Amino acid sequence: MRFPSRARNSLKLHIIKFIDESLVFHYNHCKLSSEGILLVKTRFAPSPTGNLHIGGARTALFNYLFSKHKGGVFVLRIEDTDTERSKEAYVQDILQGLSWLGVQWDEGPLFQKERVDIYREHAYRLLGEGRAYKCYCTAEMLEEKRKTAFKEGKKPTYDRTCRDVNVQDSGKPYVIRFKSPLSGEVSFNDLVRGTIAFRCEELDDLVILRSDNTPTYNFTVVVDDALMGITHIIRGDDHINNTPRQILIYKALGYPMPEFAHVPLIHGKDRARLSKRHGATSLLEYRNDGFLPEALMNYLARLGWAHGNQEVFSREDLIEKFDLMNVGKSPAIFDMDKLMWLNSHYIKTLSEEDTAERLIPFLEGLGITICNRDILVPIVANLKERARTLKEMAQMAAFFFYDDVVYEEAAKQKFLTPATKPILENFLEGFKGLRSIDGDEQKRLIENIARDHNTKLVNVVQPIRVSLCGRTVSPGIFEVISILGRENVEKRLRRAIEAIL
RNA sequence: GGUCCCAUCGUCUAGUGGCCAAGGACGCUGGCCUCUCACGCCGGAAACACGAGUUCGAACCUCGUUGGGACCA
Repeated sequence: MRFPSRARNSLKLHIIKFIDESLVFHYNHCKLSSEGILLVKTRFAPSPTGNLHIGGARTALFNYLFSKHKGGVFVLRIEDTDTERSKEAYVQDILQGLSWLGVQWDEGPLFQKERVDIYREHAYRLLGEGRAYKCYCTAEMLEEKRKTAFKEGKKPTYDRTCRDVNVQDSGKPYVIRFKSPLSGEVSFNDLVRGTIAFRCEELDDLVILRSDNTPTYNFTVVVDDALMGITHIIRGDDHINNTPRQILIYKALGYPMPEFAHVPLIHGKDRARLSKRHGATSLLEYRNDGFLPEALMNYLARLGWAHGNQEVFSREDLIEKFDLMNVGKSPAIFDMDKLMWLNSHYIKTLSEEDTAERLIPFLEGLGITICNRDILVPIVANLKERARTLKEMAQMAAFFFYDDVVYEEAAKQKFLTPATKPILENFLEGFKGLRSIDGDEQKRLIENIARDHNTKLVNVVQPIRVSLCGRTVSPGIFEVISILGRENVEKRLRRAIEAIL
């Protein structure tokens, strides 16, 4: 990324004030505001070893909202160094899921696989500076050590055998281990939890480069976050325990420390972290189930975050109001009912034209070919108060498009009977004579028939409803008649009358 | 097992020492509306995990207990 030289100069001034000069190069590719102040930069860094699920999506959303709230930059980085488990299909799922949700990244997607040389360079730099060392312990030796430690009731951490011995490089395979301080304390100020401290004794010398020359997780994150100029690391609290090691690596590398914010994980009904067991499936399944991205974003944002008593937030609202200060500390349980409610709310609120447009793929998914697009908007107008998802709406709307209505068995048994036949016949007859099928005329007709048969309105309406819709549940009968149109109504009524034995 | 984190209605949460005999929302539930189903409207049940301490006063601060979770192994 390029910046005007003036901005770059003011950046240097700014940086030099706080950090030593050797770091200036590091920020040359970072984004600055017009005052030369370092802009907030956040990232979402999923590994493509599974689909993007609710939990990941929320972490991404928080990062996105925070950076946008601060006028900053949001980066998407794919952590695909685990070549065994990473799959291209998952990458696609993540990208599509975020795009659908409306979480737009400014930079990326960046792939770690393409950056392995950088991690190696950094590992060897630490080695050269004496901040890391080669360890020749074999897997068997480590296993042995672990066992004896376990027997002696000690913690099964690496015993630092190779830390201070100067082994002649014999061409044997080795890993590079980070030299962790032997005593002291690492603490950081978590933006959602406050100060968190770890004793260094708890931290062992972690491997940063494996014997096959591949870097390890805790190392690559730090290198990437530092080089990409990430200022705020917002991630799940399952990473809290990794943070002290990463802080140590930042320090050893001489890179400026970002802020950390650990947000609680989303749990399933059993109060355990969301996983495959919970059907922690792809976000795209919510799309396929007829949820609106607006609703899901709104719901996800409110899971673990609140702004007073407000429940409904547009994206703009969220960007304006989101802050880490108001993120809760305890894990939230995913509640489908509330998502449903929000979704139905958005279906009611969205413009009918917009919803109609979004409904089309769901109708097509039911095998319906839409010949007459003009009836889509009126259909939506009548269904938007009844359907909670687009999928439901399509199912409710299907009968409008079928020439041959399929009667639900129970509905037919109850309402298409010899007893209701005269009612239907009367209605058909009267209906044919109607000057207009809109407005009050049809209502008057139905009321008259009810009076003639000395019965309640409902007893006239339900047989008609089943004749036209095939079931006992539908939008208002007058609306159904209007949408169907004269010809269809008559056709369906005749067919229903014939169906009565 | 070790380390770390967390704790307000069933669920999401408001609450940052007096405005809280705890508010909102989803869900549940009683009623109204009504051509079915919904929507909408009005009402209801429902929570500060427990125990000490600090304080004139604690959901809010401190400590402990219990419970849950995460990470590492």
